[in-house]
Amino acid sequence: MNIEIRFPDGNTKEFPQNVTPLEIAESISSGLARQVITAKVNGAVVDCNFPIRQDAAIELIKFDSDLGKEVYWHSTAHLMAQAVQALFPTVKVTIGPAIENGFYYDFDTDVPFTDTDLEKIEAKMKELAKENLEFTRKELSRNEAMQLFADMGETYKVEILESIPEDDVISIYTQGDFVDLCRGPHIIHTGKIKAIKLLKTSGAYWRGDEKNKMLQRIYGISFPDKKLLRKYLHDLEEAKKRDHRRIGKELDLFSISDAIGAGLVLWHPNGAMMRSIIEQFWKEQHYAYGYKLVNTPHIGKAHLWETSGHLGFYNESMYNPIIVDEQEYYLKPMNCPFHIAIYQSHKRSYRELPIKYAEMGTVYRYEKSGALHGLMRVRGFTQDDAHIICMPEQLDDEVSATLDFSLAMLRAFGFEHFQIYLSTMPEKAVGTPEDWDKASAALRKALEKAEIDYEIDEGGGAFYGPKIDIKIKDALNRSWQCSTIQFDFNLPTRFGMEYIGADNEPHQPYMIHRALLGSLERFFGTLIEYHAGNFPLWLCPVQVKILPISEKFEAYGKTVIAQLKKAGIRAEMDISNEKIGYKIREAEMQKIPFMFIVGQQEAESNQVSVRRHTKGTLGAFSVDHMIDEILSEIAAKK
RNA sequence: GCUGGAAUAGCUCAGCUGGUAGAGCAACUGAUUCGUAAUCAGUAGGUCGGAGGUUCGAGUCCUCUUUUCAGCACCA
Repeated sequence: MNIEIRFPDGNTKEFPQNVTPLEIAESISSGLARQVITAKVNGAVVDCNFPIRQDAAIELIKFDSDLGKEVYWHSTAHLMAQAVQALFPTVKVTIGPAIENGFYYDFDTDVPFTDTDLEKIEAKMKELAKENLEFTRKELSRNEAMQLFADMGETYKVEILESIPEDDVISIYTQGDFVDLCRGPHIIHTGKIKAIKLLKTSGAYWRGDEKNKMLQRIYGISFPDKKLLRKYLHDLEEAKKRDHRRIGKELDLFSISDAIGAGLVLWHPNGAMMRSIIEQFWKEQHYAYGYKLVNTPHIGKAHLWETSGHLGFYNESMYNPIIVDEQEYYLKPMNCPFHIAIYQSHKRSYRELPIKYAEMGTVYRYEKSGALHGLMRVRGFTQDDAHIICMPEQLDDEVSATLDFSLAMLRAFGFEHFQIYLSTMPEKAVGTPEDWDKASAALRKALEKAEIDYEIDEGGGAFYGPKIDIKIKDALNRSWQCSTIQFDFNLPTRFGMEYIGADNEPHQPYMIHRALLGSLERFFGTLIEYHAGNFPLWLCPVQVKILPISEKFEAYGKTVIAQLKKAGIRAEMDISNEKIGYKIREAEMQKIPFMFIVGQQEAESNQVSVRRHTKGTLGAFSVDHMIDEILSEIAAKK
């Protein structure tokens, strides 16, 4: 009996019943058969040797798709577990999923894996891969499975089994002598895994809970082609060159000194210049968007933080208090109570709302030592903070305007790719579920209106309200929170904020916290990695470097600098006793956008010989012409 | 905070199983005055992150500690 198989392009073809995706691939071409990893049959992902019983729509999946990679890497994780158990029989297996780039497997072992162990495991994996061990699926009853893994001493698998819902199908996959509880699907056999690299080991808590035992995790990656692995490793090396900590040092932008304290940033002149340009732009934009700038102190009395609830909720991440005149003062972890104090400095009319107070507020939070990371996670940082205090009926418009402002701000710095999250009510929260729904709806409406993709982070909101977060990835694909727009149910109540409405009665306003860049430190870090230090001209600390051919032309160089500076262009001259090639190399490595080479010819014709960073020589131009060019590029913020 | 690495000159790094610290670049000095990614020569620079300990002797071994890297957990 034949069945009809329908392909994604709409074509159909007859096959005998129980035909497998692999056989279908073979019927098309041997190349496809070699490449096929898994298949979707009527939308369900299955193994390649899955017998298709009736008419179905099929989609053959190769490594070049996300799904193909996932199955391929997940299978490699199984292979790794097999190798680990072959080498270390007492090690218990837990879970081993595919991740965005590769896979990991968590093992329970008393002796952590060393780098040498990793090499051995990798070698064993390659050996097992060559054996072309078939992945075979078997479905069995809960009790059978329990018995099987209990006999093997795989207690974690038993624990997982216990948490699988009643009516779920339980399946195991076997390759060689290795058995693993798994939903599947898998690749056809281990021989499909051609290139393997185990990348790193680390500790990881069982089920992601720090109260549980710490397991040993091994991360790895694999490819069906050695060339792909080489490319991956090369790209990884390239990405490391974009590391903001490395570029920060190379371009003399910032440092973090052991002598001063972990997580406390020193902005060097180059970095501080960029920061000042960012701040200036930020201020202009905020005035344009109807914000009022405020400034507030770095410390405040304990009572303030008791009222705000920070001492209750975040006590462990606040710095210890300073005692002044027998009063406790805390370094501020947030700016909100101060902004509220400004709001409450006199009675407010509904006619004043919305009020938007903005401040580059430097805050201090005691981050756990293991969390610190360059500029991305620090203990003292400046938030580009603002609080919007509005009437309930203004909420939708304000959230929407803030989201637009946020995206515009990030785009102004060249960012195009964001991950956007809407975080909803967590377990520990203030406010009623109805309030949460209402506020979440306002946030959602703004996202829909802006027509941008976002994900829901279920239960990821702050205790005081739902929020929209915009994250940016660093060079190594790690996400860092940038903008955040947070609704607050907590503070207006706690501080008893009010305004007098048109009805001449007091009402409680709504409050939104928002930061667009997030923290200046972190934003700077992502900016460095995003541009790999090749900043847009308007942000460059030094826009033009004058390179005299020899000391004899320094006098002419000075006249050029004077003209540039008069036009507001940041220019410096290299007066080192070096040859022009050396000066160019220095300027190139400093990633300075414009190099003006000046010698005999230029001095005589009142020109400069222009070289552009990474682009090379552009030719000789008059200084006036170059000033026009540079100013228009700066104005365009490109 | 947890697991596992690491810390040697301003920077990047070498220093075998314990025998008293080295290179390149940078800096400084001198020569050179040069045409698009490194001119030559010389000089100086380190209580080997810190504190204990073992040892005749510690950069090297042990303990504690600080910082840092990767990941986990956390992230108002």
